[in-house]
Amino acid sequence: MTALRSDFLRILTERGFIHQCSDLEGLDAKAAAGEHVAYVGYDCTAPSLHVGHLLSIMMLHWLQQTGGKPIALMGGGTTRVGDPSGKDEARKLLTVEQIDANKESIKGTFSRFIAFGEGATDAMMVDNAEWLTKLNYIDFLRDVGRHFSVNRMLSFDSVKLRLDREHELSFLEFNYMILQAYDFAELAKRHGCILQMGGSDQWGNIVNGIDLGRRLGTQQLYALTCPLLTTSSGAKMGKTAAGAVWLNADMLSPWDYWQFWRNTEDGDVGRFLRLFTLLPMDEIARLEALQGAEINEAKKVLANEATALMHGREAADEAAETARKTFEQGALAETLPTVEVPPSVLDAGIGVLTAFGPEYAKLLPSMSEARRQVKAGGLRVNDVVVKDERAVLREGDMREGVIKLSFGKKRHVLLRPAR
RNA sequence: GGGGGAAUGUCCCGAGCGGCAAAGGGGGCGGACUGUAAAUCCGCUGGCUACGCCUUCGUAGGUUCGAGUCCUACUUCCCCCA
Repeated sequence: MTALRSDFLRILTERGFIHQCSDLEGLDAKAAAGEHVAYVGYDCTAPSLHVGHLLSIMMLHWLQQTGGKPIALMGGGTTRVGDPSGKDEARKLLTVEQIDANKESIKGTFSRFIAFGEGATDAMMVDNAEWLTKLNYIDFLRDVGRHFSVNRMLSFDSVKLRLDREHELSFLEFNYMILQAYDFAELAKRHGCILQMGGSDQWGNIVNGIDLGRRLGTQQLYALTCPLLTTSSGAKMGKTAAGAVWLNADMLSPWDYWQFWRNTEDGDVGRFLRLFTLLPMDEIARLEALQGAEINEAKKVLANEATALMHGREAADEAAETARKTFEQGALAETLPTVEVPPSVLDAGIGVLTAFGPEYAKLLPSMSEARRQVKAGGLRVNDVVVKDERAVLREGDMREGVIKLSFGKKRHVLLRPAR
């Protein structure tokens, strides 16, 4: 392979974004000529995107930085169908209202990473509901459906997985790839979009779009996928104890987001710095070279940079400071997550289990779980291990106006009397 | 159309002579060791007004003192014959 000429592909390559490309050289030529309008599609299945989506968002970012025009496609239409890729069961159908609400909630994420506007390289956001909901079934079958071979569709992983595992695949879902392919062709026609990017699980869907484009007479289209995020120990990335690592601050606080990055495994630090921060490569190389416990410094940089990108520098600094006090000084950081309690409750005394449970601190999902954790020695009040599950917390337990509840080593909540 | 088999703890895989809150994994969580890492070892892994009570084995009934386990019907999936 010859050296890449475009900044776009060179950066993506050196930072580790590229998993597969339909025609690297062809795309390189287009990008070098500044003709790279590209899109990534996002389904509106939840009120927020999560770290898994971040990879493709970063690709849009670099695309714009290198003179390309990014398009964020909201799947207002396709979400009504449901993508079967990588799932062994059909997702519950969302109502149109839910989808719209999710879409609104997701939109804000992008402005952190790409600049929207009317200019040639300004990003734009479109919703495929715009064209998909207007399709006429018979016309669509004749114009688009005839280009799809069922024989071939059956060979795609997303479909094969279901068939092999003897799971149901509804006709509705079976159509998803056709709609996604149609999206690509449509964006090519409307906006001169020549490239679709996405996770490696989207490869089949994207390639279908390229084929359809060719048959419908668009210009040559390209596919570019990024690797699926896993940790170096092989686990699927993007889960914390609390669930998915959401990008919206109201779904996952900047503090928890910072902690997620801080807890990166050693073996992932360099890779994540390249993927999820904008730091220059030589700086990353320096951080990556740190050995042993020093690598914690690199993890802090990763957490700071990633959090600053998503939630702003201020939120990142605050999280870093809270972490420093809590973990390095063992001091009480007032900025830890806080739960307010009516003073009357404290006057009467509150059971430890209740305090930790779903009603207050929400550190544990049930009383039974809280009880178990007491037995396991996993709960602490003001850094003292809870030994008696019937212990009661009162005003007298407050230190500096709060009661510090800890679950395990890493999760802390401050109980503060409401005024 | 006929015959045979399967569905188990709402994370997954999977055992289960009629006494079962249900073996064993994986995953997850906690503890120890560390560096807020990995690996390793130990413990836990349905809920509650908790030495007891409640809800769980595809769905709905039935037999029985008692059913995941037996019977009937239904649903979905797989295999064989036509």
